[in-house]
Amino acid sequence: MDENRDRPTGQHRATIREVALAAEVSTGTVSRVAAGSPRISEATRQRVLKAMKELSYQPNAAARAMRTNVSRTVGLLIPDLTCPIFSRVAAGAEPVLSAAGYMLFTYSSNRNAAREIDFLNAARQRQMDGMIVSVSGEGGAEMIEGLRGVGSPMVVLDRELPLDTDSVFNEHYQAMRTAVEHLIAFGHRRIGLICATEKIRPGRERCRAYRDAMGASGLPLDPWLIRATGQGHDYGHAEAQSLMLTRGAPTALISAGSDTFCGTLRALRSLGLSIPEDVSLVGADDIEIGPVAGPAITMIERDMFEAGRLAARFLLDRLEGVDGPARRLILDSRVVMRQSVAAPGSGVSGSHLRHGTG
Amino acid sequence: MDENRDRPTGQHRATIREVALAAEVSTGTVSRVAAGSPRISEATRQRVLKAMKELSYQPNAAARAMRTNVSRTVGLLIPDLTCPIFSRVAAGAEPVLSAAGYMLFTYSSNRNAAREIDFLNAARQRQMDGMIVSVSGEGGAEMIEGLRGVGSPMVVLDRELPLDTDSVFNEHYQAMRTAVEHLIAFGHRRIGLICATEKIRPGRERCRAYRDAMGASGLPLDPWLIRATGQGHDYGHAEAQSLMLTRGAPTALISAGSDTFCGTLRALRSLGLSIPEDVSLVGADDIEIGPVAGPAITMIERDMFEAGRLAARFLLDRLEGVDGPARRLILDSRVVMRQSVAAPGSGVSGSHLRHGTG
DNA sequence: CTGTTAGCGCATTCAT
DNA sequence: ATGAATGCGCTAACAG
Repeated sequence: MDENRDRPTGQHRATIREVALAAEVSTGTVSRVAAGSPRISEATRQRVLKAMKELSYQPNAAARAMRTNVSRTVGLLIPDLTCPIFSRVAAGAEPVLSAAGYMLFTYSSNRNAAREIDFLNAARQRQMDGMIVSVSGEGGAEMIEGLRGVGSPMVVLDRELPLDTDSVFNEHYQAMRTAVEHLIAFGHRRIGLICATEKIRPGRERCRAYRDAMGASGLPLDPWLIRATGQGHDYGHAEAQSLMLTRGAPTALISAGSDTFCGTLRALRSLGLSIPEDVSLVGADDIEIGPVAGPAITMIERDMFEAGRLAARFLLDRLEGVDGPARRLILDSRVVMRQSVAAPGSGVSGSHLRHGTG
Repeated sequence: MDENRDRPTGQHRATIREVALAAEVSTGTVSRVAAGSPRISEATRQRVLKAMKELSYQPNAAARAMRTNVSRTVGLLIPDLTCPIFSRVAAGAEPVLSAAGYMLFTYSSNRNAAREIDFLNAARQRQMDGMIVSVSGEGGAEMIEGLRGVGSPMVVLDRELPLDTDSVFNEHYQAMRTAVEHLIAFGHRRIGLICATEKIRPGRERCRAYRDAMGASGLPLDPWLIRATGQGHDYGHAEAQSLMLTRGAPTALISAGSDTFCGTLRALRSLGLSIPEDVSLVGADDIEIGPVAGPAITMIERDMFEAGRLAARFLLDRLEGVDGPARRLILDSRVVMRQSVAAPGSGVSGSHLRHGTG
């Protein structure tokens, strides 16, 4: 129980040279032992190991990275850590990478393009061996340039970018068509859509599916009902409010995007609208909320843990030298039916007041 | 030509020497320009800047870190990225650190002590300048040793550890007392508690508050009603089921811990118990779910963004050389009343069937 | 103001 | 099987 605490902060870190000195060998030998080289006699190996332990030697990663150009580190860039969709990607990727001896460091840009570029530069500067990237936008020459400059293997998540990298996509089109057609089957003709901007793949796919589904059923397209400009809780709240507080309000709403959906749900509640009597609702992504909301919400769901796992596997392949053209993988989504969809007009017609015994 | 060395997919990265050559200056001058030194003539500065841009020069962080022992990097260790409580810490800390020129890298251990130690070692090896640490347990000599070994400033979140570091705590005791007393005021005498193990501060504080509140009201303590052994969705689900599926079932439940609460909520719903008629419920932490659940749930809430911000500020102080004894700060919690608490026995007595029109 | 020089800690090649 | 020597790219101390 001897506590060698010479200094309150900044204890001395043993270098390879000190270990060599203590073990009475050369630094080269220590290095070989640390690397697990077989060309070392058992005797000296033990001696070195002992010295390392006594000095609690930890190789300096910076020096090693500089010498070898390898850091056994992978970076994950996501727009928003607090959004379940993205945190699940991290949680899915981490065990895969960890098992292969890589540390995964996650960076959240808070949807700030400048910070995304900062991160890409930092990753390059810190010689991260690989990257999993979920950028918030698809535009921006500087962004593309930054991504091109990364120089190490990279996997892109659910974005269409002019890059020659492996990608993992989510299926959005079929799921959204199913959702819209489901509502139409219940008799809805005016369906509001709240989702991300068409400037990024998820928004683009979802809007396209919405339009196709409406068209296929011969229903008119009212552009006023399509809200595809933003994301987040407040966005979902504001758009839902705007849609529902009007004469021509839709009888059903699809709010796609995890925080967006949550905002929409709160807006409907605070307006005193009951689901599905006053308005039917289909949500997306926030799988924790769907089943416990009042009532349970029909949702478009996707397995983002799996997306993270697959992205990590793609990356590991490249890290281990697998060559070949860029791979693209599309991960399925599904619609989980619950109690938030019903025929239109089952509530007190023309009124936004909650009905029933409440 | 060993231009590309061992880099897997490496494009060539310009070094400071190449920039010096192109700008016809010495490497020292380039270094000074990069560092923004004022002792440089405008002419050469421009020349160097131009060369840097043309070669798209990015300083090698590993080399720089090795030379200076500074990486302008901060590590955040959390038990589980997908848990809103922790991801909010990251989201709160990041802007503060970012504004001060530090990059925040988040590592999620998935509540695995071995990975936590791995991270601490990695952080040390990679010369992270500081750490914000939320370890899953409070025990473990190896863990403590690992934390002691981090030689750089550190802020600990809501854990009592035998360390001399700044800490940010959450207030749990008062909030829990308020919650219990609230239930007692409604007439509840058998109140179930589901929370984290008493081996860590949050569980310890909450259990203590529960016992004190019950005792202060002269109510008997039934140890069977206290479930303090785990955490997570499944744990909250299982314990709620176990508690409610018995003759002596409690009339009210407090489920503290974000995923835990969510599991409890699902369990109650799947049992067909209606809240608050069959059982009153107080949740915690998952502020997204509380207001939109059916019915809206009374919750113990705390601002983890603020915890992250404060931890980051503490750390920045130390990074900027502020000296002095370890600081401890306790962040308030509050109980937000909603519709999930009522007098006991307002449901169909002796039955677990949902009542009402559904 | 700017060039020169000397390492930082490590992995590696070339000797032995 | 092991030691000696050589930079990796960069910053900082010291000269001019």
